[in-house]
Amino acid sequence: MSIVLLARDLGLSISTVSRALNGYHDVAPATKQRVLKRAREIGYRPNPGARRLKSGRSSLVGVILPAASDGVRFVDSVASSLLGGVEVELENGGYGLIATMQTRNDLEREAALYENFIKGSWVDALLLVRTRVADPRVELVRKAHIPFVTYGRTETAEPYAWVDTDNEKAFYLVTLRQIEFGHERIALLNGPLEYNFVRLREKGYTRALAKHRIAPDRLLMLNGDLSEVSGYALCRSLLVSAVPPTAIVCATDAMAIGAIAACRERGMAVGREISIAGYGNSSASGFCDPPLTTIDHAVFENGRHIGQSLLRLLRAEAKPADIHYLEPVVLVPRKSDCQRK
Amino acid sequence: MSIVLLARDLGLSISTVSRALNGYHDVAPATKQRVLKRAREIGYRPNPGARRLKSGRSSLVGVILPAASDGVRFVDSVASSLLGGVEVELENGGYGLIATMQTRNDLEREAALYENFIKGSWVDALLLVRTRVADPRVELVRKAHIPFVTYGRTETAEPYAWVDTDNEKAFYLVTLRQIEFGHERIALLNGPLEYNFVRLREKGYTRALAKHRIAPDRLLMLNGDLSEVSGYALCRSLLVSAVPPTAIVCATDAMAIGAIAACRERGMAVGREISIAGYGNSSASGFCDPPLTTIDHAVFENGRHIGQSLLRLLRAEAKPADIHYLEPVVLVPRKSDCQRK
DNA sequence: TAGGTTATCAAAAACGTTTTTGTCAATGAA
DNA sequence: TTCATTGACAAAAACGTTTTTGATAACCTA
Repeated sequence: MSIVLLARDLGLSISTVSRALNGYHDVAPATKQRVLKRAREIGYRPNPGARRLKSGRSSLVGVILPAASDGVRFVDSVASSLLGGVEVELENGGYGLIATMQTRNDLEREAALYENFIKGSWVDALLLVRTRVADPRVELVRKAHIPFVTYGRTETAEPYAWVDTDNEKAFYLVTLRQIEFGHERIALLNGPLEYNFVRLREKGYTRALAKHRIAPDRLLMLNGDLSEVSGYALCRSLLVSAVPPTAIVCATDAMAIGAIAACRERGMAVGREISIAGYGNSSASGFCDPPLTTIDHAVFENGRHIGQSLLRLLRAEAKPADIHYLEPVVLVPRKSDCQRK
Repeated sequence: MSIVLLARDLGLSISTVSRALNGYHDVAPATKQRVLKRAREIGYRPNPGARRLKSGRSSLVGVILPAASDGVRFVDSVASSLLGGVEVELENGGYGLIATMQTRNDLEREAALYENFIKGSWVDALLLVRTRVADPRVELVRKAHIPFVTYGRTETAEPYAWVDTDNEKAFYLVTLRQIEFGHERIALLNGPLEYNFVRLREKGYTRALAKHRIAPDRLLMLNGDLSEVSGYALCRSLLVSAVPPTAIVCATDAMAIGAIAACRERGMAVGREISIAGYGNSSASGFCDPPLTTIDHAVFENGRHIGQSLLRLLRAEAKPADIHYLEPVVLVPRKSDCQRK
């Protein structure tokens, strides 16, 4: 019963105190200052539950962090930078960011989790990360009539607000670079096909090939789980094949590091005898041997865009259809890729 | 007004429905079943805000994820595995885990953030991660009379519930291994001194030296920010010094990878001419060149311990003083360290 | 001066739960 | 038969806010 205490202390009514605190205009400037001052002194904090209960607003944006494939890691460094950007922008707008975790990723439990989160009315808006090719969450959240922004696109009929990295361009660029190096047998070590960014990277890769009339070879397009282990295993299988690739582009720096290890194991000099490129410009990518040619995408910036978009949606300054932002990427040339021998 | 709708639908009073839902014993088994069934059909979910408002319980545990030193990354892979373990255990106990982010890490804002989080009564218990040597958060949270568990220890008068990895043992082991390899000039690339685990690692390092009557050399004990860049820079400065070390133990695998790059740059063969070890058994550590000797600590398991401890505290099955768990570590010998030349 | 505006504040209802306290009939013991 | 006990439900208060509706006095305007 905290606001009543504050009101009593001030000799004012609860309603006046509430209105003073919430910046209404029908309270005298002098009293408003008095209330604000006393509230600060007394350390008054409105109970968010009660506020939410009455007003329907919580000033909170939620995100459900999906479980990784191994069921252990919730947040990779990408999501973590992203959330940093989101948080920074939301804070400016007077909103907070809360996250909860998704332990398993079967569809029913996922749906239940989102339903709970929304119906529980914890948050005013939602951020959806790691979108799949056809992501059921988008429909689910739309039906709940709660503003949301996705990081990554998906296939859906209705318009929705999204922010994305230009995955296709990234792999167009990195593949093109290999072609310009004279490579023709270029392998793609990609992630799980269910994710939309995986499709887009594949698309960029094939578009680059097509531009130079190179027929895509299904045997050179492999899918793993984005980890070093996976990159190592897939690269190994490629190297022992009948006609091994002369260049390999990888969906993550981690995969590329695994691939480099596989090459080294077979005595192949990466960056001289075989060409390898990664994606993400991870902090490790500059320090492996050889330093990794990779793609830099401004994840933090992406997060800021998402934060701004959420604010615009929450303030009804924009409709979901208005919010489409594709973050450009830049290729970071280093020493792991090279002219075809 | 959801429970009243459900009650009306069933022809029962609100109170009976509520008591049926919450498993009280003064409701007939038949009616209880009827209520439960209908609630499921209708998709009824109690409003958490209202529940919290009335009962004072939210069935939620909170964690505030500290900003990284660069202000961008909130969650490293360690925290992320940890939260996985916590979540899994909490879920079994009927609790959820929510996280919010700390953008900046100045003390005042930190205190305000924690105050808000607690006073806002979002959560029934708290998890404190990345403890500092003398961590003001512990006192802060204790004063709020809310159960909490820390991941990592700190210096404080009163007993508190903690779960930690045996950092000291880890660095005792890894340093001892270098000594047994014949090294005497062993450098320590450590993290920021404010963190408790950094002190403990230093302690393990000096204890190993002391055991073999090697005087610790302050010039060989360097502190960075745990990143590859930092490892690279510090190692570089060591290598150009008058009497360079013959072995380097690093506070993270990332630092070790940076250090390896620095050695390579100067033409030194890591694992033959110079000995380097990391910490964390990161996914990359097995794939660098040479594969990194490192320390494996069961972060996920640690998370599970934390989850269990939180549940015991919440159920008043244990007092904070009863909860002290030190997770053992194991050394993973690989190829980056070697006999002294 | 009368009637309408405005500025400032207060009363009271609501939000959706949980919990305390009652009610009423059926049951049991004396 | 009578009175306490119990079993099953309901009424109503409370949690801490926000918001709608009122109230009062001071201020204009005609």
